[in-house]
Parts: sequence; structure tokens; C-alpha cells
Amino acid sequence: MAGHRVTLKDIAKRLSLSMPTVSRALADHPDISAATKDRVREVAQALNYIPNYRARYLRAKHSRLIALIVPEMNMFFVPSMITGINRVVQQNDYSLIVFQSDNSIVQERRLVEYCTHLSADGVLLVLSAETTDLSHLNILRDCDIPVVLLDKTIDTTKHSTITIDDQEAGREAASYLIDHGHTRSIGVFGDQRQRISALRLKGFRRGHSERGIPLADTQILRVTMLDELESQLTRALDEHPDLTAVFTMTDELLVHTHHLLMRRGVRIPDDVSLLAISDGQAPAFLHPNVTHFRHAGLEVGERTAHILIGMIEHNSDAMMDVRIRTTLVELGSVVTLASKA
Amino acid sequence: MAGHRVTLKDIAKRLSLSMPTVSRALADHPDISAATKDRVREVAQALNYIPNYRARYLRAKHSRLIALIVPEMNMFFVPSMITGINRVVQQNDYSLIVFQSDNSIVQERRLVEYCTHLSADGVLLVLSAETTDLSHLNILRDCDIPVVLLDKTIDTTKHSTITIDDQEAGREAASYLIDHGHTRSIGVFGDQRQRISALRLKGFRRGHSERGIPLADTQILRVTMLDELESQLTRALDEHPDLTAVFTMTDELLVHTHHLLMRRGVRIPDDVSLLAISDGQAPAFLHPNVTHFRHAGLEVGERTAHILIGMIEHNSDAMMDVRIRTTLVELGSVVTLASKA
DNA sequence: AATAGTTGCGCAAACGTTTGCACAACCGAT
DNA sequence: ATCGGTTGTGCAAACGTTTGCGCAACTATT
Repeated sequence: MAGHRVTLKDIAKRLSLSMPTVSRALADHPDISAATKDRVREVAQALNYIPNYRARYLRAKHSRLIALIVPEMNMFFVPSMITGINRVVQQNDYSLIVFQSDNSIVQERRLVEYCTHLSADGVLLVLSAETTDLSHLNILRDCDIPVVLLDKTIDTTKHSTITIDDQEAGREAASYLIDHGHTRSIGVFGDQRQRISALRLKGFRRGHSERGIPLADTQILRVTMLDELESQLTRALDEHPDLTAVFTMTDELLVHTHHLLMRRGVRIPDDVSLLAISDGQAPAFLHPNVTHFRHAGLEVGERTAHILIGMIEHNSDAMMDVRIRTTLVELGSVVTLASKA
Repeated sequence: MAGHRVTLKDIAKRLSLSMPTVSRALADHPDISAATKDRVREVAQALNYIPNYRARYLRAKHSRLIALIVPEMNMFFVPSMITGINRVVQQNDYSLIVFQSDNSIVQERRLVEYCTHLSADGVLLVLSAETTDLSHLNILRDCDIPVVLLDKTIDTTKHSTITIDDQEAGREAASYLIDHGHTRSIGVFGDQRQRISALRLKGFRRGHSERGIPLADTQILRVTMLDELESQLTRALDEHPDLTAVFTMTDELLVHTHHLLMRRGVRIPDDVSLLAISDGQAPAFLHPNVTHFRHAGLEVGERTAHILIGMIEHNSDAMMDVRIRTTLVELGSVVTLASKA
């Protein structure tokens, strides 16, 4: 009975109607009489008719498909971001298609191209770590497919971007620690080739210099691969026995730093205070709960999706450069030290 | 210059060739002369030609698209599972499209239907928590779209499924604890309406009864909503002061249980041993590292994708029911107690 | 009773590809 | 000169929709 899918033609034949009439009947077109509509709907139901979207959207210029390309599925930020995007996308009757570039520029290029093949109506892109220029996005311009870069970016001038103000977040973190009397901290940062890491570090530095607090280079960890963290952290802790606080710029660095501190027998926050920039999930299940500047994937995802859909539906070329503010969530991993003044 | 996409017709016109010739030239068809192929390729390049997949696959019966529907993007299992699926899918020249049902049967039904609209070549489905029967999958049968259920299932008789042997995993966990002298444990389980939770609990029970170790109902936590965990755990700990071990059936329950134990001042493993079924990531950053039966999302994803692609390419209706074995990873959160014999 | 307006439907073209087939042009062999 | 075989190309149909337009058959207006 199966073997080929039911098409409009099948329904038309069955009712001795023409395909256009059946099409219009199903689309509830005013030209078609109520009686005919009923008959058509009944048969369509009976035959289990499913419209072929490929054919439909071959004529239409749009596909109601939004593509998201992420470098990888890390466990912290990305899942909640996808959840946020998905929520908005669904609400607006689009579908989300998720691709993973595995942090490879080659794959990213391929996937971007694939988006044009699919005639996606819009593209959300979290740049891969390897990406250093955005020329591979020109193809989207050629196809009039709007694109929004989120979370990571390298150049905010030519494409709409949604990020947090990474530098400001780093500065705030430093400020917060200093305000609580921590004048000797170490900061754990990611790969400095990534703009997000470089900016957060820059802000962290500025936060110190603004207050006249020295920050030695040995107080900065630059973790390219996660397995370097242990040795770097050990060295920093040994070099700075008077250290009172540790700041981590991401969730991933947070959980591993937390683990290493625990293993070393460091009591948080009695011996060392801990502060992070985080999506907010890990701080809730680490012990003690970690005070953090929240950078919620959910919110980023929702706002980004809204913006992209706006661009799609208003055909707007307007470039947006949105900075999402982080919010401070105090959970007790940072103690206030008596000022040494 | 933009405004409409470049089509075969544009290239054909430019070269005074016919569309079929251009099509074949780009497909490297032997009928076409090398000279023509070169000219065509050159112009295609220059005009930035991109084939329209919708049109192409309107003729073809396949789409090289594989759909994955997950109930939600939790941070533990799903991301690594997607990574695994994606790897295999890419290798075989398919593309993965990910949907999220938000644990709603209504959405799940809608998404399944949507897969037929897209003419997906195959569907991977992690059932939503609300799903109690599989009649909404009939539509896939009608369209000859193979489907594989993974991780969660309710009925293994009518569709191919990939799961771990949940009952056996529960039994092994109990066995492992008992082997190490833990005869008074508590087990933390999820919503009992989900088969996966019920089976793991059943196994945990059997593991005890087989060895003649009593297991009171107060030693079993059934956590439907995560915020019930704290009160349930507190009550269980109070009721069983002689308790020596805690088992958690998932990562999510693990991290929160771990946190609550730490907050209560319980020392792991000195006061209480901790064992889990886990994807393997959380155990590595909790302190101390947690001994677990590893149920790796990566492996599940890869094997599932292989199986689905096999079904697609061999047009096989053969039903598979694969149980993936968990592997024990000992990280020191379980101590061996002197036998009381 | 002729005209104008409405209602309900079908014809054919279009979207951008791919493919079976025909065919023209050339080649070398009879 | 005729034939069989290549070689390279074009014609037209097909995939399953949607849509502009035309056209009958009514209904309502003069």
C-alpha cells in the first residue's frame, strides 16, 4: 500500500477534481466551495496526505528554516543557548536545524555553504576557534540570507553580532574581587587566540590597573588545552602563597579549577575565594555554590533568535551589535576581607 | 547584482548551451567534452553558482538528511550523544538536523510529522517523558522512513532501539556496592513513570535480593522534580545513619546529590561512598572523582547513527534491539569496607 | 431578455533540477 | 557513396507544488 507518497494528484484523481482545486481546498482558499473543501479534506485525511515541503518551497522563496552552526556541543553554554533559540524559533513557526563545525574552519565553510543549499532563511553562527576571517560568509550575502554571529566574534563591523561585553565582564570581575578586599588574585583564561579570551583578560587587567592594584603575569593563566590547567594552576598557587581569590572566565575552566582546588585541599571560600563568569548551572551544583557573573545561554539564544527573525521578516540589512549585560549572582564563594589599609 | 540566485539557466544562457548540458558538465558526466566542462566550470565559479538542493532532491527520492529529536538539551548526556551521531552522519555524507520536543508529546508528534515534510531519510528519536505510545510513528512507516529509538523507549517490539540494559546496569551497581561491603545504601532514582528509571530501580532491587541483602523502601529515592531531591535525601540520611553508600542513576542526580552531601558535611568516600551511572564528564570534575558505570553518549550516538544509516542504505526493515554495555570506571569514590562477617 | 457580477473550478506555467532519448556531426571502414 | 559507431549536445518530461488567468455556470440587476 505504501511505496509512494500520496500527492495532490492522487487526491484529485480520486475526487475527479484538478490538482489546483485540491491545493486550494486544503489551503482554505475562498474560491473553493465549502462542500468541495469538505470532500477534499476527508480524502486527504483518509489517504494520509502529507504535503511535500521541497516542492512547496521550491516555488516559495523562503523555507522557514533557520540554521545554527556551533563549533561543538560543550556541556555548559551551548545546550541552554539552543534551548533559548529553539523556543523563539518555534514560537515564530520556523524550524531550527543545528550543525556542528567541530571547531574546524573547513567544516564551517562547508556548513555555511550547505545553508545556502538548503535555502535557510537565516543563519546563526558561533564561530569556530580556527576562524580568523569572515570571507566565507560572503556567500550568504550573495544569497540574501541574513546571518547573526553570536557569543564569539572576531570583527563586529560587517555582521550583526550578539555577545556579552567580554572586556567589561572581565573588568567587573576584577572590580568585584577588589571591592571585597582581594588584591592578590589569579585569573584563569582560555586560549588567547580567541577574541573572547583576550578581551576578558584585557578587562581583568584593566580592572586591576584602574584601582592601582598590581597584577603580575604569573597571576594570569592562559589555558589552551584543558590538560595544561593542572600544572599552570599548581605553579601559580605555589608562586603566590598569599593569594586570596581565583577567577575563571568560563564554566569549563570553573569546574576543573574547582576540582583541582578541592583536591589540593584548598577550602573555598575560607582559604581562597572563587569567582566565575558562568551560565549558572555549574555554580549551583558545585560546593560551595559559586558566585558568578551570569551569562545565560538561554537569554543569549532567545535574544539572538528574535533579532535574526526580525532581520528575516523585515528584510532588514540593518547591522546590530548587541552586548548583553551579565548579572551578578552572589552565592557565597567570595568572602569579604578586612581591608589591609 | 544579487536579488536572485544564479541557476543553471543563467550559466547556460551565458555560454549558449542548454541546461542539461550545463547540469551534466557540472556533474562530470562522461558525455560532455572536456573543453565544455572547463568552460562551464569557469562560468559557474565566476557567477558563484550554488545548486538548489530543493529542486535537486525533488526528483531524487532521498534528501541525505537525518533528523534527531530529543526531549531536551540537558547538559550531560545529550551533547556528547549529538557529537557522536554527528560524527558518523558527516562521515557518511548525510546532514543532521536536530529538533527538540521539550518533553511534550504534542511537539514530538508535530516534529515527527515535520520529518516527513522534509523527506528526511531517517529519524533518530529520544522519546519525550510524556510519550506513552508509539502510534505517532506510523506516519514514518507510511513514508518508508526508518526510525531508531535511542536511550529511552517504552516498547521494544515494534521499532529498532538502542539502549543500555537499564535493569542490568542497576543490578551491577548494587552488586558492585555489595561486593565492596556496602550492605546499607540508598539509591537515587528518577521519575518512575519513565521506563528507564523503573528498570534501573528494578535492577538495583534485584541486585540486592539476589545477594540476600535487604533494601527498604526508605532506601529508595524517587525524584520526579529535581527540587524534591533535597528533602528526600535529608530524610533518607536521617533515617539511615548507618548508611555507607549512595548510588545515583544519572548525571543530573549525581551532581546535585554530590552537592547536597558536601553541604551536609559528608566526606566522600570516608563517610559515604558514591557510585553513579554516568556519561563520564561530571565524575571527572567533581571532588573526589566519582566511580561510575559509564554510559557514554558518544558511543551511543555513534552506534545508533551507524545502525540507522545501515537501515537507510540497505533498505532494511530488519528490527534491531541493541543493548550497549556500560563499563566500570573506578575513580575512588567507593571504598572497600571490611566484611562484617 | 440582455447584461453585469459572482461563484467555483480547471488550464497551464512556473520553481530549478535531472535524465531518457533523439539527433546531428564526425570518424573510419566497407 | 553507404554504413556502423562514436561523440557531444539539445529536447522534453518529470518531481509536487502554487498561482495568474480564463471560463463556464449561476445569480442578480436593469
